[in-house]
Amino acid sequence: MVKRVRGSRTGRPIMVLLDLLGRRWTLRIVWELREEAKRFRELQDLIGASPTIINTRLAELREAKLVQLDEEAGYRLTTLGEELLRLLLPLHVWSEKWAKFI
Amino acid sequence: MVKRVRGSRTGRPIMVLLDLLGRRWTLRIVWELREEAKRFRELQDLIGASPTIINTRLAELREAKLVQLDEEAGYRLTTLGEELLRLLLPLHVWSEKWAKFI
DNA sequence: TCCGTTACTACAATTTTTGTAGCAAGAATG
DNA sequence: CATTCTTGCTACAAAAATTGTAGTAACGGA
Repeated sequence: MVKRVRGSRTGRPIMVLLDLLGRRWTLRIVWELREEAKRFRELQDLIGASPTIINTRLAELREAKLVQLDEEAGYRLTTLGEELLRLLLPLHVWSEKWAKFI
Repeated sequence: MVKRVRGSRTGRPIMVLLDLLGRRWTLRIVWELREEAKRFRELQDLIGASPTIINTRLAELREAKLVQLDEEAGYRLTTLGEELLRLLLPLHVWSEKWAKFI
């Protein structure tokens, strides 16, 4: 069953996803977890957002089964999270091209 | 030259992009423009956000050369915007799979 | 002239985010 | 066995972003 998420009135998965990823720092957190697990404070330092909001976003990402807390290593992407990341990776190369235009 | 964007202190294009797309309604606006141009009010009705913020986001997307205003047809994706959209389209299918897990 | 459509703006109320400080638990260190 | 460090995380007031409603200004057609 799909969770009702803020700003997503239809419940259509793509809308739920766009709403989730469209919250401040969410995409960035997924991005920072792209290679290895990161501790809460590492994320904080890398991202530079307040602990309050990082914690809120991590909770949302955990509920969305995209991120999990591994006591040994820290926060890491789940299998689903890695799948999503794989879809987002092409943004990296494209952003370099895009940057030439702006 | 890459614009300095809120929350993006490095200026690295991927960070600028993630910051831009990570603002509320931005991904959603790009998504709604995926097929045809839309009028300001159409976007407002589809999305359900305040005109203030829709206008702000449209201005940002226009400055980022991802969206343009075509007087005849309304707001539409630029060539760059279409490229970005093509990278985002796989999210649609994936979100359906993801929805089964949440 | 009046009405509809267009893209927007004004602005107070509400919600979100920030920045700083600190808590509580467990492990390591003296 | 007391202290310090690291861990994830919370409290809370200040600041910033967003909302909701109303309205503006320009243009076209009747």
